[in-house]
Amino acid sequence: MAKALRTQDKIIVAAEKLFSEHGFEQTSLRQITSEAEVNLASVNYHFGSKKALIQAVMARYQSVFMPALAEQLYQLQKNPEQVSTEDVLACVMQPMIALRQVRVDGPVIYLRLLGYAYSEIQGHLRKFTMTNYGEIVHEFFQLIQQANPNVCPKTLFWRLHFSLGAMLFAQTSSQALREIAAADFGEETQAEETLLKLLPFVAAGISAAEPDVES
Amino acid sequence: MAKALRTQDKIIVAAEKLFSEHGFEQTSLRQITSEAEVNLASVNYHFGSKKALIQAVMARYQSVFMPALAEQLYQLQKNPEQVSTEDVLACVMQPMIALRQVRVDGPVIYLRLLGYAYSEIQGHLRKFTMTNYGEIVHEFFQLIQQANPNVCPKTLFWRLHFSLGAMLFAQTSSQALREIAAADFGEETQAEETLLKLLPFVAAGISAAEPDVES
DNA sequence: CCTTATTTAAAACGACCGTTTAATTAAGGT
DNA sequence: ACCTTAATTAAACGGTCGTTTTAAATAAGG
Repeated sequence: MAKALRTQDKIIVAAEKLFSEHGFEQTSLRQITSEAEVNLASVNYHFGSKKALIQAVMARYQSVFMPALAEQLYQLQKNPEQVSTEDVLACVMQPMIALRQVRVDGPVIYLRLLGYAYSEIQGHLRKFTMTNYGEIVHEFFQLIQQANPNVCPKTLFWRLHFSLGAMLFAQTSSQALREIAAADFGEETQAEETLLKLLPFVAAGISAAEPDVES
Repeated sequence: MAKALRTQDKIIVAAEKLFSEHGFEQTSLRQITSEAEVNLASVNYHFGSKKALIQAVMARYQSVFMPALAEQLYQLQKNPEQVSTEDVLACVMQPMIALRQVRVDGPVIYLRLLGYAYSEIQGHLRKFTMTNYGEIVHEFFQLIQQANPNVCPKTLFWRLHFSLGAMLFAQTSSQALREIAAADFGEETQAEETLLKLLPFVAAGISAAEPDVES
């Protein structure tokens, strides 16, 4: 028989699913506890508050993703002369796939959670990420700079956030967009295919030549 | 003396400000009517519902932006042999600036509203836009296809939405990002400069060569 | 077996939401 | 002046939210 999940785990599993589908603020504790088939009060008993539950959900993915990303960046830094933008971006793929060990659909869940986290609680997640994994983010940025020595750091800063926006937007509205795409082009697009389509777009945008400015 | 605004206009002005700052669902009618210094019930009296108020706010900008965009696209279509992706994208700049006639900070307001509209009520705004201005959107898409004959339409569909995500994300979190950028790079970045930085990024991403796929 | 601590269950709390009602005031036409 | 229509006001309604409280069930230990 399948292993019986403890109440905390049932809550986490249900919360991840509903948060990723409808966002944090649009998901009520009653929806979560109903989906998990546990009592409403058990969320506050086990996690203290809804906010703490959100952080617990996010931390579970970050604690897997970020160390995996650090390892990929470390491997890339071994021969730092010949790194391309695509190489650096590709470093996020394996950590994404590693999220399957958290949950079979972990990659999709995590990306959607990220999207909602950024669009809803804006600064909170960034602060959380930077205080816990700021070093890894810094390394990533340094490698991107190294791969694009002819683009000034300030421009790269903005282009990385443009890329983040493209990814998060595509994921949070991926279901609606995939439906539209299916209606317009007949064939269906898988969620993973969306990520694969994103990489060349982002790589080209980051490495684009800077327009001449009269100064 | 300044012209006295009617109740409807006071509601619209307050709603635009609060919607663009906190999103649609996070802004209550009580906040709006308090900011506008009108009675709570007047929203439902003049607009019928909160949903109708949201549509009225969006329609006010779309009715200025979309015809202006149509005019720009029409001008571009006069010599359709030599259109570049940058040319097509540049068509959105003048209509953006035209939004100053709606409100001095109209361009920023509209972009933020767009961002929240897409991330919150997802399908609703798209349906509204397509039924009213579907022809203009279609022309825009056709010109993008024309400028990129070697990229398949499905890929272009996704890349346009990636671009939309990059733009909307940059705008909704532009204030926080500009503060971070100022702290990291010393100099400040203006909101308009953000849009200018976006264009080459998006243009390069849209026109990027498609990776080879084994089929 | 009884006592104690832990976990679950159900109900209620206070707050805020969008909306509606009913009463009052202002405005416009004849 | 009057009457009719429009606009504004204050109050309340039904509903959902996160959280807390209260009581019951369960588990553990001597």
